[in-house]
Amino acid sequence: MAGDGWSAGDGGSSVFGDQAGSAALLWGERGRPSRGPKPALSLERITRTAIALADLGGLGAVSMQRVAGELDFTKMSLYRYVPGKTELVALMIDTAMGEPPAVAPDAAWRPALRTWAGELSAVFRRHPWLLEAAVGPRVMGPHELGWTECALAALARTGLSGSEQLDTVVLVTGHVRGIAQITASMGVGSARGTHPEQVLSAALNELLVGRSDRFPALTSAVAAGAAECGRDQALEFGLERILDGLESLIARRAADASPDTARKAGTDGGDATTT
Amino acid sequence: MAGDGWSAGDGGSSVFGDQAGSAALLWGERGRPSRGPKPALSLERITRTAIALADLGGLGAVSMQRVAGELDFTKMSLYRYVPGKTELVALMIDTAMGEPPAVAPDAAWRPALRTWAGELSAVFRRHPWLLEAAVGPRVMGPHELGWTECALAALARTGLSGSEQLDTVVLVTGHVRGIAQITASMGVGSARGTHPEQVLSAALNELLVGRSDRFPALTSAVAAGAAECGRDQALEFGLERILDGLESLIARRAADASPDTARKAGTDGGDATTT
DNA sequence: CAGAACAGTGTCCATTGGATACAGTTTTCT
DNA sequence: AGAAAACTGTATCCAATGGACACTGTTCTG
Repeated sequence: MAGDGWSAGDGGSSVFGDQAGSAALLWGERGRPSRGPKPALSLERITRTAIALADLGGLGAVSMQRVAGELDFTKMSLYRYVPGKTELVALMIDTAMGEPPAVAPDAAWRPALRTWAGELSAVFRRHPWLLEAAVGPRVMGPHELGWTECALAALARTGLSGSEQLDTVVLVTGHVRGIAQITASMGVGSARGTHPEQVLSAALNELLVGRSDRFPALTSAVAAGAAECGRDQALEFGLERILDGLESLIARRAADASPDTARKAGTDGGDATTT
Repeated sequence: MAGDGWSAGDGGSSVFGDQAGSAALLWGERGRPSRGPKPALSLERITRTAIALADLGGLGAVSMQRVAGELDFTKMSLYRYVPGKTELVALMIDTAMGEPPAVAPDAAWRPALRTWAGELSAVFRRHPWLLEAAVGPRVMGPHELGWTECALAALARTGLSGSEQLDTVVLVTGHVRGIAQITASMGVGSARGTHPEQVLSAALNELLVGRSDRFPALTSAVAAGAAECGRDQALEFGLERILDGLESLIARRAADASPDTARKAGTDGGDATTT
């Protein structure tokens, strides 16, 4: 009854209703009980194997049988370490995220946030299955929370309010994810290996041929943009726009706070947003 | 052999390798052959039923058996209309997206893009399963392409290049998706019904209790931001930042093109981005 | 040393997406 | 009219999935 080892320690009045198992695995102490035979497997080994499988064949290639087979064990033996596949995926996510990048505490917020976004993008490029795995309601693990912490630390001295800082992290994350989404979409298919944006243009062109009257703006945009396209151009473009918008807001805030030092925080204190 | 009805009409030299079936279903003419009994089902009915199931119980609640059972048919009868579940999901996506919002051709780009983002957000709120369904490589349907077209039309006269316009659409879409992601994450769980951001704060607080030394920036940001938080505040905040950044770029472009009319396109021609 | 706590396995089950073969219906061709 | 072809819906079968449960064997503690 109470010895399943997965239930949370407290009485259960947690906001994580069904996901207490994930929370316990992600955050709990995993002290091995000192009775019975030593486990031949480990959570780390299982998780790493599952991640390796997902890196190769996507999240669909991760099944209990395959993970167990890769380790020369039976499927059910995994359930001694993990209460279910959902929890295994949660572990995979947090392990694959890895340690957040170290930021110098005195670094300026803009380059810090830029490298943060770049590192996050690299993580998504290394583990494209994170895009399909980290959707829907789930419990954040220590690494995932660490990434958020890292970005918030960069924004601590910007004058933004707490919720604005959180919203900023959400904004940048959403952009990086969106780009990773498209990049992953182009990494498969018949034209694997060519420049990704060319594949996108090719796919769009194939759809647009004979339909340019229905999609005139798309047609002209694709035609005009097909010439110059680099790999991470979309990521850079969006990121610069976001950072520009943030800088404008931060400068405005600084100007409101102390008008005499308005030109110090940002390069420009203009009222760029006359909504 | 050649009469399966799902293969593309042409020889098959398409960039959609495995997804020719989706492309044919999404874009092809679905003229009914005039031999044999009339179909008792229709693609539209199947798709609508599947969407209704997904709206209620998520994408996981959509199985061929359930859809067929809902229609009082056998599972295999659906395969007369849809080559596989992948294609059914593709149809669900494009149907759920619906018609893009109509924009006046002479509307200013900023309000147009803002309402576009709001409508997109509403779609994601109506069909949260779109977030998990529309990941990974897939074929865009006419409605999805129509949404892109709609946004590009708003950006046509901004002076942005074709790829910049496309990158802008990707940027805004990524933000809206990111917000919808978080909103959907909070729509479930034990505290369903309360204000979503309060649930997020509660979950974060539960994780942060006793660990504020490990996540100082997060702790203070959550503490400072817990007071004032509205429903769509995160969406609005990020959107305004993006639009600010875009406005800055557009104004700079206009200034470069014709310095005398610099103050016309944007409110400010300052060099806000000294990368 | 005896029993409790533990690890790994074998077996079973419901459900999933899908292939295939078949019976019944409707239209077209001879 | 009659026959063959094309089409619809169904029944049956299959591999793979996540997971429950009972079981054997191992190891540490009282």
